Amino acid sequence: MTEPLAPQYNPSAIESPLYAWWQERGLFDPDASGRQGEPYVIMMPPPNVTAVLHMGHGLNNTIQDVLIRFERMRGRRALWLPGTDHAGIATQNVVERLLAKEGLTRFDVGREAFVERVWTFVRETGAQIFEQLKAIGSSADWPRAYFTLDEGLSRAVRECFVRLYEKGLVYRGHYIINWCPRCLTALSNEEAEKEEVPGHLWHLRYPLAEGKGHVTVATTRPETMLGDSGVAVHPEDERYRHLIGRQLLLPVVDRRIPIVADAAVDPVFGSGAVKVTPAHDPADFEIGRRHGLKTVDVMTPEARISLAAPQRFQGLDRYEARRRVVAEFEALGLLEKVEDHRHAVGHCYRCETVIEPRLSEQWFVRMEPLARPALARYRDGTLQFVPERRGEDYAQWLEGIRDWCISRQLWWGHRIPVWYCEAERCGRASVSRTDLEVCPDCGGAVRQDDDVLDTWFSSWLVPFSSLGWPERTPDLATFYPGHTLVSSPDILFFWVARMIMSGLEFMGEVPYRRIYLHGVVRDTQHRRMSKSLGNGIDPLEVVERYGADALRYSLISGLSAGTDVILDPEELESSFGAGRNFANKLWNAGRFIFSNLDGPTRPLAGRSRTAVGREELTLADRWILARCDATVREATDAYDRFRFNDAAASVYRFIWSDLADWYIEQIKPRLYGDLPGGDVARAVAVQTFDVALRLLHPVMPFITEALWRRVPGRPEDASISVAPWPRPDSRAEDAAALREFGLVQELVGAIRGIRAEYGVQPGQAVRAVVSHDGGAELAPLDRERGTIVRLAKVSELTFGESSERVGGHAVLSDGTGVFVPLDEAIDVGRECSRLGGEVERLARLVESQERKLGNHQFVSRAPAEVVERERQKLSAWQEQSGVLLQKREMLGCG
RNA sequence: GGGCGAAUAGCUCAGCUGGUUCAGAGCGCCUGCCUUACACGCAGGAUGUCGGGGGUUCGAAUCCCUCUUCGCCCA
Repeated sequence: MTEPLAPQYNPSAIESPLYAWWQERGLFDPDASGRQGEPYVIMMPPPNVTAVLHMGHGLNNTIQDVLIRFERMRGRRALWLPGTDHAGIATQNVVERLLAKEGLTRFDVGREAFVERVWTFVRETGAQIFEQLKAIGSSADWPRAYFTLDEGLSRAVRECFVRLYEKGLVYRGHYIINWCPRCLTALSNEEAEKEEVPGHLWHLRYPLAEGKGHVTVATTRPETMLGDSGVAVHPEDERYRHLIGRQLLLPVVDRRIPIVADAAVDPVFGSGAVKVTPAHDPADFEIGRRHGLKTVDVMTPEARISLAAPQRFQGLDRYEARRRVVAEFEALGLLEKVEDHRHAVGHCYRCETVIEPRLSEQWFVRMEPLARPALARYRDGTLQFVPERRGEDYAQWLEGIRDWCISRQLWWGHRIPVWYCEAERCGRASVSRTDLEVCPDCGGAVRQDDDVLDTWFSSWLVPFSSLGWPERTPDLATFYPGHTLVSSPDILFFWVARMIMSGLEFMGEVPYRRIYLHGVVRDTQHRRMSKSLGNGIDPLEVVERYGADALRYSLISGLSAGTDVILDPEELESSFGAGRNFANKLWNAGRFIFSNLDGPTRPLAGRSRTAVGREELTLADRWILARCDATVREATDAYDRFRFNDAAASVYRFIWSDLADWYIEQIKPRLYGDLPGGDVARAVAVQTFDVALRLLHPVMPFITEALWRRVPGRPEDASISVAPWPRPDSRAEDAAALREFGLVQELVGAIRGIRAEYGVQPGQAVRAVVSHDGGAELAPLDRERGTIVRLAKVSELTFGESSERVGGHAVLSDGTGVFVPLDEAIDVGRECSRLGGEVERLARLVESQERKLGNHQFVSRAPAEVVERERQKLSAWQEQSGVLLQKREMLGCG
């Protein structure tokens, strides 16, 4: 690694060899035994086993990697545990689509062959996302990676099911669940995503069975009337009180149904009377149960009309049935009116098909007992959400928790560990940790439940199942509980909250305390990036074109806690160019520094005889060391507080503005031997560059490693990824250096400004005269005259008054005057108006400041140091203004 | 219907406990430069009624109320 560096940083040449080197060395694979520091654990949200990396993964994993690298460098035994999720519905869908290309369905091939087929698919294509995560630099512990269908994790699922069953927290029941007619399975409430859609409210008249009159009901799903078995009104509703107990004749179906009174009815909605369809609506189911109404299931699993409906509707799709029902009501003169109506409709979170509420027998988890402690750990401050407000979402969900439907009518997943006795007399259901061959009661043949468990029923266990639970492994002892969870808010309920519940239930402790919920990656129209919209950005394409570090930098710097990240898929350059430019800048700063070294540099501290003494440091050295120290503090604090964009900005500013723009420029004469002290400059440059690399490493791991390893004297096997995190150094703090070098910068800027204003050619040197009434602050400027002369292209820098008058004038913040004689080039009128503008600006400041300080309320009420600061501001402005007025006079401005 | 968030330069966004980061950064734009680390660069520059209105305060981009627009979550 000693060959000369290319003038342009080429990430693709460097990234994958470095990653391979990290992996060979096992730098990301902590030991459960041993005593290398306090553990720090992050559980990676397991991507679907068939997933392909998208920007959401990119963002999520970059954040985790930043954290894990930061803590690893701080000496923690950092475990970032990756895994893949078998993702029941999603994976099954993928393989079913493959089958469909061969004209087959899963039913054609049969369960066993189908599952084998999925396994083959998963083995072939699965976990490719791990390779993609490596490409973006993720420093996860790959040897420990798990798959939720691994034997150990499957055992954990069974253990969990059995334990909850034994506690009475798992039960089987006949309820209305969310049914996806396309996936042909039950879903949990969370998996039925509510989406507001425009619809209609149909007002239908149901005539009384005896006598005249009718009751009007309003519905958004008229087709369900085929399954109506009653109409309910509020018991207090005067409009209907006299009708309670009477019968209606359900039109179209010609079924007699009763009018019942139920307090659940909202008298204000619609007509105040609701049709009751117990087999197709959860609220109606409850009403029906309270009043003993029949359940008439009029739909097939595919959401077609079933044999329970009149023959002419049978087999119709639900929406066709809806049209027909409405048409018949209209024909009968029983359609009172149709209103536009927006309402939230559940959609399958995997295929977006509209959910059909359906009555069926499923397995459930009783959640309230699990939710209570999970809520308590939030209320007592154990759990800390970033951003904080997300905690309230968590709490609200737990407070309104509903039971969790965990059975899925799928073939891909953990089969429910329940065996039903086939003997007629017995029929017992046995829940077991081990597979059963015979009924434990009667010895009869048993049949395992056909269904599998919700995928989240395995992923809610991963904080401990991935570490070996229910075995008591060393990993489990060392790495549970973990520390931080990084996730997107859309799986807060699915996964994050449930992990907390399971952690408390099975391990007695929350799996992590800090929960960082980041935003969503969107396009410039603020639309979520998605394959179907075609507005996605492929992270690997970005890696290829800009480098992984540029991708990561862009994501991190565009991120503030909990807000979405907007990227432009049309203009990759505008999103990622800045990251690439920064990497290139860093590369070239390193290239410059290294090319000017001839070996290891002198240490800056310590007892070595070669150590650089304090007295050897120039103002610029002290300044950059002070800036470096300030950056260490800022960046460390920002990482600590999950303010990654601030951390990145802080290091960016230090590297680009301080180190590259000023310090490197300042030390050139020393490096080139034109001035003594080259060894000190080299030592300071290397030291501050080294610190900057380490501070940046969590965000840009590749380039920082590549450069850090080239520092002369570095052991061949040293890696920045385990280098110690920079510590604040109180000896480097130096307010005087910051102020004095700041003046040097201001002076250079002032002269450059005048040059640009009057179009002085870049090659043309100018004279400059600097004056200050007191004279005290001129000393540092004098000492840095070489710097000023070089950076502002000055031929002659003098201090004092000038006999000349015509030229460019400026004043520094401390009142130091600057004069650049430019007799030929200058336009006196223009200079007068330029200075006039400045004078006016200062006059406005002075005026408002005088008003502020003239206000007794301010002076007496504001803290003394604020008042003092304001006084100083005033006098500085007054002084600047005075200097400028003088200059105008000298120029003879009107 | 209930809850939450956002609105600051052309774009994407910082601005944390009201006062020295107070009006900022990056990108874009304009001018001039191939100045021996970097043109993915250097130097200089322009751009804002801090969404509208009201209030609290000596002082508001920042706190409170209200309205408007957009987004998210829950029923």
